[in-house]
Amino acid sequence: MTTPAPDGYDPYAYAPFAVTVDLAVFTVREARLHVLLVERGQEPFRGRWALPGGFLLPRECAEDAARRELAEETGLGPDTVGGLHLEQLRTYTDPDRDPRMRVVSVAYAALLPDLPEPRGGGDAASARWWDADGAGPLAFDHDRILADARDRIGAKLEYTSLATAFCPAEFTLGELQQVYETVWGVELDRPNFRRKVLNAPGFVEAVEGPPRRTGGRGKPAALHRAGDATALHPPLLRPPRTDPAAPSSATEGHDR
Amino acid sequence: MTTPAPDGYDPYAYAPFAVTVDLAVFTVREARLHVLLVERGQEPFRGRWALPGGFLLPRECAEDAARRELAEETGLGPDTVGGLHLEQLRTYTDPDRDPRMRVVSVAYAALLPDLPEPRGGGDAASARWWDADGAGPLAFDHDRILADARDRIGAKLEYTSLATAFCPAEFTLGELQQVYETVWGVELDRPNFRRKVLNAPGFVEAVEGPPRRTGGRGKPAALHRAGDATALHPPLLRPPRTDPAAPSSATEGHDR
DNA sequence: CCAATAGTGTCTATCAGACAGTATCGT
DNA sequence: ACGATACTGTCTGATAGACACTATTGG
Repeated sequence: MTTPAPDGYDPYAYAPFAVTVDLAVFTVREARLHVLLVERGQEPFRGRWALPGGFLLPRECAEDAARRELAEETGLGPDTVGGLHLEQLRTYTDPDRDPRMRVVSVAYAALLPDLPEPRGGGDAASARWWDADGAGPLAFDHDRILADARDRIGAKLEYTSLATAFCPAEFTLGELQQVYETVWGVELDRPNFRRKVLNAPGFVEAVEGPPRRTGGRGKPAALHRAGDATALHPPLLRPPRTDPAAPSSATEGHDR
Repeated sequence: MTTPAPDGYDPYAYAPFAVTVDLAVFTVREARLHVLLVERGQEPFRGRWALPGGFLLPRECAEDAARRELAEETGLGPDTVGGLHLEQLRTYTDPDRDPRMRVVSVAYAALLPDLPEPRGGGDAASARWWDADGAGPLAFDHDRILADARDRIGAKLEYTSLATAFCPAEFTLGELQQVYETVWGVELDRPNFRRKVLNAPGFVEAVEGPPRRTGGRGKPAALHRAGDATALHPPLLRPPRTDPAAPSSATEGHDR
């Protein structure tokens, strides 16, 4: 047994690793789930698309690194990036996940309201929103990270108020429902959705001013903002898939 | 911005980190949640108790390292350790979490049926089960890791079949209920618990042979084993805390 | 007018909690 | 017999899905 003991190690007894963050940044755009990707300019995987990410600085925690990288890739201001929902997903440690060296990557998921295309100086030059279903094979193990991220987001919509992170500060219940329908890939009954959302304390609160906003033609909708609850009681359970062709898969063949 | 670019880095452009795993190993023993701790023999935190853990080997993924460390700390055979439930919790990256050097730690939770005290050669000499409520201040940020682990385990009991990992291969529904009651700190109605467990497809399956086992006096219970489901449909929701000392529902006087 | 979206009300099958009652063990 | 634990059945209030209906906008 040659493991360095947890106690009393010296700085040369451990194997050094590089540590990075990888970001699965999602938005809902035109009723489709989109993910932010960057095109790789170097080998390996030159020309392939990848999740944005980068190295931790010597005295930086992973979440700070994630926010910094996100700001660099999207061109968003630090105010926007500082306030958004960032959730640690899991850490990928396969020794061969990067062919060049030993890299351990902490994956984060971020949820944004629909935004204009990333305008970018610098790193952001090659950043683009992709339909999450159409994102081809990605570099490294990023297909797996992306799939894990989608699973996690879908699950968290059930029992947290996470969905509001996809919406602007003020939103209609129709927009919120659109988020659920898009992420879950199902259609929901509007009256029932409305009832469940309003019955979950602290999920949303009505915006007082009677100003309303229209999404085109039709009756304008009342505006809401996110409440202060993070957990949903009762949860908003995903309807059981009536889809007959789903053997409850590992890799979800999603298309439409 | 002076971040090394994600592409085209050379081996000297990144900061090296040490990477460890930390393990929150739980069991249910005498209706109390217990956690496995080891006593530290060196500074810092000499004499304090800590979660077991250790460094990743140069070509080892985190989960393998977790199993290896667990085997070393508990003296369990590789067969036992190889099959048990190990769940990655999250990764802790605060630059100051270890006063000596930069250490990033991937935390795992493991669930064991009640076992004899860890007998140990080597590292396991100082390992002990502690009541999870009575575990004093731990070394490093392990109090936080332990708290996060308890939260996660409690939440996962609701919508996964995780609870069976606390039970031996064959168990009674009373033992399973005991797991829920202990982790959640509540009492459950037995008939209703039974109905919900049996109604969740794949959660448990009855053991055919009519052999039964007794926990003392009283009617012997039918044995079950874990089914093949990992997710629970419908979930086994935790009863709302009737605890009057709850800060309660935010700001909402909630009706409609 | 019609199409489209927002919002309300209601009916009903199902489900969760509560709990009474029965069965089978050790002492 | 008795206490203790396992198991079954039932009653009732709450809930979720389905869906009919009204309201308010643009064209």
